[in-house]
Amino acid sequence: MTTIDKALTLLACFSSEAPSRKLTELAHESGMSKAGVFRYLSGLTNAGLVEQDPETRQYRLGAEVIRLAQVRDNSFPIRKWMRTLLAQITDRTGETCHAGLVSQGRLFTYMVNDSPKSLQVRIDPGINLPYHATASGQIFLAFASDEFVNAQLSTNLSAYTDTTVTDPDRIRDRCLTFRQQGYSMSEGGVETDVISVASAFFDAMGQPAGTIAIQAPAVRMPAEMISTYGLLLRQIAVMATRHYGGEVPGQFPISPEVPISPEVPNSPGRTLSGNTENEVAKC
Amino acid sequence: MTTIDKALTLLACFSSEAPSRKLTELAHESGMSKAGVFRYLSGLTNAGLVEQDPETRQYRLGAEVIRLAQVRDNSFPIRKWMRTLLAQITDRTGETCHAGLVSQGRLFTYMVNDSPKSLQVRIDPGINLPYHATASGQIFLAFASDEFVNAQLSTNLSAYTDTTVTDPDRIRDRCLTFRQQGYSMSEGGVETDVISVASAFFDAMGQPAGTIAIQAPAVRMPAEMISTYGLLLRQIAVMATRHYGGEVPGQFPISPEVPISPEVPNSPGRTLSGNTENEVAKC
DNA sequence: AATTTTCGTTTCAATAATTGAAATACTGTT
DNA sequence: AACAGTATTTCAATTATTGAAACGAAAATT
Repeated sequence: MTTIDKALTLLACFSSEAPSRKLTELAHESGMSKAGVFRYLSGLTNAGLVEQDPETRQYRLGAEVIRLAQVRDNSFPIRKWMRTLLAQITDRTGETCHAGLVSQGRLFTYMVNDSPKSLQVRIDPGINLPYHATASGQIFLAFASDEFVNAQLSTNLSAYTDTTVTDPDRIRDRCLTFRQQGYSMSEGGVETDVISVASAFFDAMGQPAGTIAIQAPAVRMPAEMISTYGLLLRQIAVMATRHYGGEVPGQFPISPEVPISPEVPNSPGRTLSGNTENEVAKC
Repeated sequence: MTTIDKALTLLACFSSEAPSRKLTELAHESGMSKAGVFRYLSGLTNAGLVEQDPETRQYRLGAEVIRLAQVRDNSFPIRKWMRTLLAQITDRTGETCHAGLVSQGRLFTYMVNDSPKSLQVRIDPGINLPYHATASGQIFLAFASDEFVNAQLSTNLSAYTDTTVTDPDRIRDRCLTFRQQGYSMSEGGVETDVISVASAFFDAMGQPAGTIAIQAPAVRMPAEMISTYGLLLRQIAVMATRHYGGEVPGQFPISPEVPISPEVPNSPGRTLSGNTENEVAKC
């Protein structure tokens, strides 16, 4: 393992769940010496990737990462078309939806589009989506390589609710079904009374690159709606794959004939709260 | 210079102007050996910060940078309040505005809010703002440290138009005025027939952290409007400093008594084009 | 179609950097 | 004032980094 690898390992320690970390904490988590971690963080700080809170002396990600993200987005503009796809989903379903992206083996919420309804599922961009407990994670596993699936399912699968499926074999079974369907479903995997439906989009090598999902209160999700939404997401995901410049794998069921979301009940019923700001800042 | 510094130097080579680079190019630009650059890029690729286009074999920033940016934004949420501030500016002036952020000595457009008018100035997020040729850059210099100013003004100051001020001494003079005013103005610095007005916000140490600017066609910017907009931006910038957790330096003229944007002519005149999507995706 | 040029990747021994334990400085607390 | 927890710095042993040159592959040119 090179010095660079070790230094950059530290970056992966920062997540939305733990956005600022103490040096000792990082040393312990990464299994490296305090002195080493200090030197690495200094290097990262020089590059602006990390900065230290002058008061608490805790380390957090620096401003350079947002510059880099803008650059990345200008050269590989996912944001642009994803916004449109998510808007379509919320328009047609009236529910909160999100796009997940995978990076370094971790799936995280990339973009969120809130439901206009007052009873809605709250989710923020940039948070981690556990593979075993979310619809997004499971549809991802359904199309991921065996070794990836094994790696994920051999970690500690925490039970977020008492309905979270934590048995690896059961998860494998579910993924098999999801692969045939082209979409997944999770009920109360992370939070009770929330049902989530998801599909996946793929990269140029046919590997899953990200997910698109709907999350709604369980009371608004009878069985027939789940399959309706699933088919919708499956189609939107195919569009996402195209935009991404990817290749839908053979196993993925494509059915272009199916009309997109035929007669979804519960017309959007938009709130007008968003209208005070009709300008959308680009960033 | 440590290995990490050298590796991370490469990240700074990626910009919106040159989002994907060839290895040899990077080696030449950074002055490092091809072999070294290759190894560094491999390390960065392992961490997901960089990825290689399988076809062109060119390197570009990877998906991990956008995850990191989301995390950064969750721990230090500039985006949230900046969106509101920019919206206020566009609401009151009807003009395109943007926020610039500094990272690693480079000022870049962080967020852009487009004018609803049909004749508008186009600017994208994530592009570099040259210090000598933009209103944002000059107000930044006006409050930056002497050594920073000297460093910037001793580089090659390219003339983007025939009205770009490239004489260091003249720029210093202008910055002096801008510091007293609390806002800057640039006419045709980067593009002809565009006038830009800007103010700056500050970090906890009273150092300039970023800028807030309006850009408009010169025909819509008579002299009195420039000062009106300047005062507006100055006030918005003070609010930005507060949100940022910063400290306005003593030299900065604060005048809370001045009514915000008293009677701006040209009522916004919003286009309705944005209304088809009234949901704003969070990202 | 053959040749040349360019570019990315690998190799290898000399070299210069990294390494972690321990000492020190710093901050806030009992 | 002593303590506890944390962030830095130091230093000699060690280990990884280094760049020139060779290699292979793909474009560009003839």
